[in-house]
Amino acid sequence: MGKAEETRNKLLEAGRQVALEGGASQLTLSTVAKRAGVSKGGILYHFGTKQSLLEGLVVSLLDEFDKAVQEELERGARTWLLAYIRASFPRKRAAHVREIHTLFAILALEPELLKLAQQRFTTWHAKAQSDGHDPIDASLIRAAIDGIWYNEMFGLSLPQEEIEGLLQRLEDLASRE
Amino acid sequence: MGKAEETRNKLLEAGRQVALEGGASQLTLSTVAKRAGVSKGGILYHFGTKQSLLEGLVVSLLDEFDKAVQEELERGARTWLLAYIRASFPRKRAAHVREIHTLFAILALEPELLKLAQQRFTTWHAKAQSDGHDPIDASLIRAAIDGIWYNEMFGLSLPQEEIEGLLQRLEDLASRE
DNA sequence: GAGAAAAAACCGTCCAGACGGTCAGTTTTT
DNA sequence: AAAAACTGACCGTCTGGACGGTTTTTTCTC
Repeated sequence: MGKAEETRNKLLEAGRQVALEGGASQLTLSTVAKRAGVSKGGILYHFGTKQSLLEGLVVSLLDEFDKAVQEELERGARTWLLAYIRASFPRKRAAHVREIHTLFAILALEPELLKLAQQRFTTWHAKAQSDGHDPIDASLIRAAIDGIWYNEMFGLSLPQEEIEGLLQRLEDLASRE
Repeated sequence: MGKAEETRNKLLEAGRQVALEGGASQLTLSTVAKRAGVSKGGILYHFGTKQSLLEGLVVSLLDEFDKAVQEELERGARTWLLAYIRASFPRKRAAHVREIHTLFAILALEPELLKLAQQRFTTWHAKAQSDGHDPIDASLIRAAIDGIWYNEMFGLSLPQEEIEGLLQRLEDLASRE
């Protein structure tokens, strides 16, 4: 990884942290730059505008999730939907919650970036549907996963055992042909 | 309704519109004031600070949803969970989607306001659980509803018929003892 | 109930600070 | 030595909020 790319990643990582901790209103060029240990000029060297930085953040977060689903498939998930469930709630929860909240802040800031997320969602929906499941089951499962996911973002974590039970139920639903 | 209260409501309504159309970054005192046809001094007379305005917005949105659930109960929903389902997806969809997106922008702007939402969520969860349903079913249903709800906020509306089917499935689940 | 006095509602200018972005220059890498 | 990566001072704009003044509403007095 070249030096430039390294800095770019450092900036994206800093952006996530700032969005997570301070919300959209803290997500400024100076704050992100300072957090990354880079000057404001530096941030604008890699991302010509603030919008471009936000776009970079959204894309990297979505890519990361896609990658996680792919890994679950390689790890043996029998269907895409099962992989989706598992990727959504990995063992180590912390990192994942972080991602959500970041996305949330960014999209609120720039509604135009919603388009980026919409494309992914549409793709995911299509994959869940063409997976051999009952279509309503598939929608139900994905909606439930998303609901838990979003709610955690709002800081509503159900008790761990309730979540476990719920995920088990979802896996069962997704496993029956 | 006195003149003062009328202005206050006009400001809240303007706040919703602005948040919906322009996202968090447009949600400034001047913009909201202008939209409401009020001066900046006027907005600060009713809400001493911007934070206070945002808080007013969050509370009014949450109250509105609570009221909708209550109305569904009075309209004959047999359990709280059923009322929750119906209140979440009323016949006229437009107004409802608007609410969500607004909340979203505000909470991203001020993470501290999440606490207000968290309290409601906790209450809702408790009501859904102590409703005579299987606990996992209840959680599953609520998670699914929330998922659809949030996803619509992101502009991912499933085809109308898919949503209908899904809601029917959820009502069936919620109806069996 | 007319009119004065007091209180409430609202206005719009002003300000210090922060914002996104430019740019001429410096350091680092190739 | 040239190109790429980065710096930090600077600029015009906009922000939340303060505040003195004005209008509207309510309350009081006769």
